[in-house]
Order: sequence, then structure tokens, then C-alpha cells
Amino acid sequence: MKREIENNYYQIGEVSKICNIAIRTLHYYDEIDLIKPSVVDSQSNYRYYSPEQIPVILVVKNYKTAGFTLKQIKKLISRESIECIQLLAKAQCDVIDRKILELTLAKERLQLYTLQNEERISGDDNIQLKEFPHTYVAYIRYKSPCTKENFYLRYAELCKIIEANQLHMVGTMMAVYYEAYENPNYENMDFEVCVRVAEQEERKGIVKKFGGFLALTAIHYGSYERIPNTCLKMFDWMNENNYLPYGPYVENYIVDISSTLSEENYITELIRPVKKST
Amino acid sequence: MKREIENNYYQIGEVSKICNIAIRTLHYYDEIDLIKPSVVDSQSNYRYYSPEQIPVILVVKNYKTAGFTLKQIKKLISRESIECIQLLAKAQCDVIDRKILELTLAKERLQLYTLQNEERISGDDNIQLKEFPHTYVAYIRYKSPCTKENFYLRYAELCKIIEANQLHMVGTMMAVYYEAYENPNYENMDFEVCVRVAEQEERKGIVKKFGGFLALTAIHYGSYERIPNTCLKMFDWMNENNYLPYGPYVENYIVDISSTLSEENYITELIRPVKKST
DNA sequence: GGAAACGTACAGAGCCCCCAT
DNA sequence: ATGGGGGCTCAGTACGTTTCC
Repeated sequence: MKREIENNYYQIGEVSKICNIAIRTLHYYDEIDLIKPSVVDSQSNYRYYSPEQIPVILVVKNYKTAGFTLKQIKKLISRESIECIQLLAKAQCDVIDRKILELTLAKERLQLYTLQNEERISGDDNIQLKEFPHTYVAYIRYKSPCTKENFYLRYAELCKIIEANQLHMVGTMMAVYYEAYENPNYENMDFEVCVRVAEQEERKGIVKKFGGFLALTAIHYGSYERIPNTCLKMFDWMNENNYLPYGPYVENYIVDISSTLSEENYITELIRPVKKST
Repeated sequence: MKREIENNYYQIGEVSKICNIAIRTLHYYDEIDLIKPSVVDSQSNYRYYSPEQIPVILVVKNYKTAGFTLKQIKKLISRESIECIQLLAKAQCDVIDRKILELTLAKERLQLYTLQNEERISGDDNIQLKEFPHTYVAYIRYKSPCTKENFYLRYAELCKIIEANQLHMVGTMMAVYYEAYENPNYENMDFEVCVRVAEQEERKGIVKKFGGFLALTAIHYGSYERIPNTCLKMFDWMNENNYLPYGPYVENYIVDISSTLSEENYITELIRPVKKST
């Protein structure tokens, strides 16, 4: 009789190997009545699984990678009606789509760090003239004292708006300085804090199209105090190559206080729209 | 002095709203030293967060959606070196890629159920002639008694091989009957159990190209006992339309014991390769 | 009277470790 | 070497009570 069981059933370790599931997890599935072994030896309490259970266990695994909870899976494999499965499956497809979108965006954000690294190595002279690409940004623009604190306050405001409107931030904080050529009034300055979003459509007062202009850009490493220095270099380049500023100056805070404590690690992209002087 | 704190700092409720994080979660982040409020009132124990903390909290959120653990995030925002961040970010990008692949495959599997539904509704007469598409399948072929038990044993074997070779199953179990036209010997039958895999390449003895032939297909609903019935209908169709069998007969077990207990819910695709008779 | 704090409890999905055979 | 099972983990959520503004 023992022989018979051993020949026609799998022990838990075999099932574990076949399905690539930890033994303890199979214990757990038994405990919560998700997958009960066909036979349990009443003396040893050893679990014995029938071959028909293998496909079921594998289906459970598939459902799990699809993101169903064990409770849902219990329903799915309790197998009342196929219509029920189809309904749940359809809904889960949408969930998966959303998850994939989220992960794609998360990856994009991570790549901001890694990409910057390569540029940093490749570009000894990091000043370059390029077409700043079209993107969509969520923004807040009004006049206020231009202090660090106000910056973060505004960024916080912006984040609140982004959350409230279920937008998806991709990218880092940027600032647009609308008064860079008049004598800027630092006590009450007209500037904008904005950030790129995944959504490709304008929303009145919240999201607008941005970019699509020719700009001289430079990557500035380190503390913000030395930014004027890098700016001067950009002006030198413009003089030599006959370009003039053309539109508000932009800064993109690629690595800032949110990812590093030491100001020496800051990375800022300085973006100055330009046109050829005639 | 209290006034000053209230003006320059956020209370926990405000942070919660701005960042869309539960208050109790912020408590938790404080407890595990992930995000400590800048100021804690020593009398009331009220937490006060500075505006600079908002971007950090949001970065934590982003890292979380990217799949980092809180422990890793603690390191990431402890912000020793950017190189460390870049390394972790690069590794996590690979993790995300794998997750996206997995989810994509999981979705494909789910769609097997939902797609079948539409076909079921649309096709009153479910016999159709079609080019069976090219796919890659993992397979096991040898002779053995053709019993249900052996089927699941083989399927289990196949799954083991798939796991061992890190292949990705997409689709349902299929069987290829190589002896369908000779007098089949059910005691020792040459048949194959196979399943579609995501990998688009052959592997000797494990994965092979499959399909790419003209076939008459029918969807059979219900118990396997009535399959011969549906088969007869297919032969009738072939006689009427001048087609002859051409190659081994295949069954695709779309809904079987792994997704339903009642045999009445089974859905099986019968696939008979054919050619025009001359 | 609405916020905030905090202790406890519990969730889901396992995993670690020790013991028995 | 294989099995069994208690307790533990992670990242929270829910509930209830008490204290503060």
C-alpha cells in the first residue's frame, strides 16, 4: 500500500522541484486550503500530490505572476464557471497594463541617473548647442521671493497638483526664469517650477507643452553658488559663435537635494534658448 | 516660536495629502529611520516636516514603485555617493525589464481565456480551415500507454524541463498524436505533449518550431468522451470540400482540469492538418 | 472638535531554523 | 536527506484610545 502511494503520487520535494516552488510555500498553500495534497499519510503526516495536481499548481503560479492574490486564485481554481474566470482575467489585464506603465515610467526615472553618468564621462567640454525636445510639463508660475525655501514650497505645491490630477511625473524638477534679462528682482521674481509628465496633452493652467527651441546647454557639476561661472562660459561661447539669448533661461535639477546631501554631487543642466545673431 | 514652526514646516497631515501617503506610513518611516521629520515638538511629539523633505519623500515613493525595498531606499537616500545610486539604478532597470517581460507573458496567458470567449460567441459553426501559425514549443515525445495519468506525468516532466531551462511557457498544453492513422496502439502509443514558449529559438530535444501548416480546426466544448463526435463532423466537412488529412493530428487543451473541475466546461481545440485532394 | 500620537492587532506571502525520521 | 511545523520577516493597514491645538 505504501508502495502504491509512492509510485502514483509525488512527495512534496518532487513537486517543489517540478514546479520550482519552495516546500514551505506548499505547506502554506495546504494550510490556507489553496492546494491540498490528494493524500496525507495519517501516521507521518507526509503530503502526497497526484499528477493531476501539477497543472493546477502551475496555474496557481501563473495566476500569481499575473498579480492575483491567493484569495482570488482560490476562487479562480475553485472553478465554478468559466465566465467568472474570464471576467476576472479581463479585469486583471487592465491591472497588468497599468503596472507595466508604472514600471516603464519608474525605469525612465532611474535612467536619468545612469544616462547622466555616460554623458559626464563622454563630455569633457559639456557645452553644446541642441534642439531642446518637445515635452509636456506640469507647471506653477507666479511671482515670489526667489529663495531656496520658496523653491521647495512650490515644488511641493506642484506635487500636490500632480497627485490630485493623477498625472505621472517623469523627470526632475526644472525652473524657468522669466526675468533673466531685465534686472531680476529677487524679492518678487516671476519664475516657474515645472516637471515633465508622461501625459501627452495640455491641461489648462496645469500641463503645457514645453521645449521645441534651439538652446545652448551646459551640465553644471556641484554647488549652485558656482552656476554664474558656468553661465559666463556659455556667454563666451555665444560671443565666439555669434548667438544671442532668445527666450527665458531654464535650469534642470538632475541631481539635487532629493538624491544627495553633498552639494558637490549636484548636477544641473543649464538651458539657454538662443538664436543666430544677424 | 510655535508660530514660526507652523509657518515654515508642514504638519504630518499636510505631507500626507501632498505626497498621497498615509499618515501611519509616515509614522512608520519615522520609526525605521527612513524619513525623520526635521523638527519634533518635545512636548506634544508632533512631527514637523521641512519643505526640503517633500522632494525626498517623493523620491522614496518613486524608488518604491521601481521595486526597491525600504532598506535599499534608505541607502539610496542616505546619499553617500552617486556612483552607488547609479549602480543600484542600473541593476534595478534589469529587474524592471524582467518584471515587464513577466507581466507581458502573464497577460498573454490571461488573454487565452478572454479571446476564446469571443470566438465562442461568434462561431456557431466552429469548424474552420486556417493556416496554423508558426510558433515554438517545448515538447516531450516517446511511446507510453495513452492514459490520463500518463498525460499529467508527462506534462509534469515537461514543466520540469521548462523550469530547468528557464524557458517561459505561454499557452496551454497540447498533444500531438503521431499514430492517428495507423491503427493506434493505446497500450504503447507514440505521442507528444508540448506547450508554446516565449523563446523564439530551437533547442535540441527541448524546443522546436511548430505549425506553419494548413489545418482544419474545431473547438470542442465539454467532456473528452465526445471528441470522436466532433472529429466525425470534421471528416464530413473534409469529404464535402475535398480535403485529405495530411500530418499528425493535434489537440490543444485550452480549458482543462487545471482551470475547471466540471468536464462540461472543458474547451479543446482539435487541429487536423489537411491538404486539398487532387 | 478636528488633528495628531501611539499601542496593538492583523494582513499577505512567504522564509528561517530547529527537530524528527 | 527529507519531511513537519513554530515563529519571524516586510511593508504596511485598521482600530481604538488618548492627548493636543
